[in-house]
Amino acid sequence: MESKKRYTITSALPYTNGKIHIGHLAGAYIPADIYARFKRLTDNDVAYICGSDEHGVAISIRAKKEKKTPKEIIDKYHDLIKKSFSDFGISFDNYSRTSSKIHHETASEFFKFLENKKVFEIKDSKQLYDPQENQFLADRFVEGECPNCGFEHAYGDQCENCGSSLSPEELINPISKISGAKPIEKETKHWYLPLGNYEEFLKEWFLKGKKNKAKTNVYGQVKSWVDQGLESRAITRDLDWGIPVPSEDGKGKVLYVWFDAPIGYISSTKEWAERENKNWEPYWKDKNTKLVHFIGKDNIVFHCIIFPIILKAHGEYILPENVPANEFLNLEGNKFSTSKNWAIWLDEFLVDFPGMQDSLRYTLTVNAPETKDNDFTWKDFQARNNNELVATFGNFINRVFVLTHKYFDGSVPENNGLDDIDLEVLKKTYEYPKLISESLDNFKFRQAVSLLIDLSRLGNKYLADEEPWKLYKSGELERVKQIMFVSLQACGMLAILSNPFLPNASKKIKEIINLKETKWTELNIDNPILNSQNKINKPELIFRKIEDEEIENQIEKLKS
RNA sequence: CGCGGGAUAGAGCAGUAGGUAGCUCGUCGGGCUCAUAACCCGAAGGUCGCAGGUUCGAGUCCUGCUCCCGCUACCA
Repeated sequence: MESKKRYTITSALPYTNGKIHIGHLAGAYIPADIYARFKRLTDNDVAYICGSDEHGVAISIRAKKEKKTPKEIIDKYHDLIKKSFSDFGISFDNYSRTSSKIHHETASEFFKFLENKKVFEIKDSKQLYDPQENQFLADRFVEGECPNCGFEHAYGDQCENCGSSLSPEELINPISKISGAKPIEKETKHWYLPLGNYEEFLKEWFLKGKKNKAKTNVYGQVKSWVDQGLESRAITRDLDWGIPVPSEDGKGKVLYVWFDAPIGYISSTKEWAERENKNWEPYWKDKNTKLVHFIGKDNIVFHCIIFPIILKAHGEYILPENVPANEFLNLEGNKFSTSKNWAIWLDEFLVDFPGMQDSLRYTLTVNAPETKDNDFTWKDFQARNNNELVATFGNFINRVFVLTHKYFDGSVPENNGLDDIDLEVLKKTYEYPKLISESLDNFKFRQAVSLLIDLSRLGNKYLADEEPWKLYKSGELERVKQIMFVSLQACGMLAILSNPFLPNASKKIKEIINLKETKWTELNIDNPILNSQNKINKPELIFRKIEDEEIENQIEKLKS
């Protein structure tokens, strides 16, 4: 076993202008939570960090539309999102928000530090401006006729009809999507991060250093960006909602949301450390700390190029060890869509399936979009739950507990030596912590969770092969003791190993068998998980079956 | 347009360094009856997106092409 290490684990900061649906959960939160739990259980020092991303033009526009203040919008969604994560057992050590004081301070200081180091370029440019709303317009908030194909609703950056990329000035008869007014050109000043200066750094650190570590989708994306050459990127915006640019000339400007958001990981860590009376710095500055970002594929560029450059430019910070980005999850063959309400919202799921968080966690893990986009279907959810969690995993545990009660009144039987077959099963059982650890260390979550189910298959087969119920009837009690002893160890192992994936089930099983939280590193085949000290309580079911009718209702609900 | 990812039995996925195609579910047949009618065994089912090429041999390497997805939107 490796010695204790420090991990800073992050999940993408959710944007607070909407609720959380299962696509979000599958992409960046469940894998990160599994990883964080796993690292804690293997005796590491873990800070699992996240928070709400509450700035940006989308929120200020939404607020305007709903005639609310941005603060009202973010407060509403921050609370909803935070509760959803907590309901699903996402075990953040800290969940902060970018509107917090500590984040504003951290981001401002970061900016000032980089400005003093003369990292930024400051340039004047002309941008489209909405005279009615008195604000500058992001490319996508300008609409007009495409100069190439004549399509009337082309965006400022691209025509969706012919696919050509545009700049806002090219549009014929442009209008502001916010007010409908005709935009005018206006001069403005912005700070730029000169990404091009860091190409050599990226080649060395990422393209060379992460070649065998990064997932192919991540590596390919970064390589393609670097190969094409990197251009300076504006990191300030003319907006009134966000972190004010801490500079003389920065009046009326805020930090670009993508500059401030990743720094949110740092400020959230600070907030946590303050509360826990710890020093936050080793989590971000100690070379031995492993920083791992969990994100969806849309964020690859920010986490593998822009944020590392910001950290590198600063100089004192460590760089991500890995960024295991997931692809996207679709729902019943179509993309998630907020406006079409094509989504499964976490709060609504819990109303319809109370207490069944683990079933969803399981399905989203075993069917995670690890290498390509995947599809979530209600039928698959039902099948996974019924076949794998209920019939295989839950059933194995239940039959062992029931037999233990029937034959030994709930106590773990003593045995005088084990047969070869028993030893073989026991040995295999104790191989699972290593197998699952290896999968998780390689970010293969689907494989890891499948191994867990495999262990219960092993147990089911063992029972079917040995048939203790027959032996009991024919009076071979010593043999029955051996079989039940081994089966119970397998149950204990399932309880311990299921923690990262199925935290509620794990807890429930541990309660039944009176087992305390056990570190994976403490497991030892010569020191059984369960012995005659462990009384098995009256068994209760860990998972319940999902009926066809419930699934039909959900599909109906989705389509309405 | 360009760049990146994907395309393997009815469905969902594995296939490590090129060497007789695997897993789960579903289907069919059998066994068991401790168990949430659950569990276990066996069988059927694939020209590995298409077309070329390298090789004694390619799902695995090379070239070209097709389709899906992202880089670009209320979105992960």
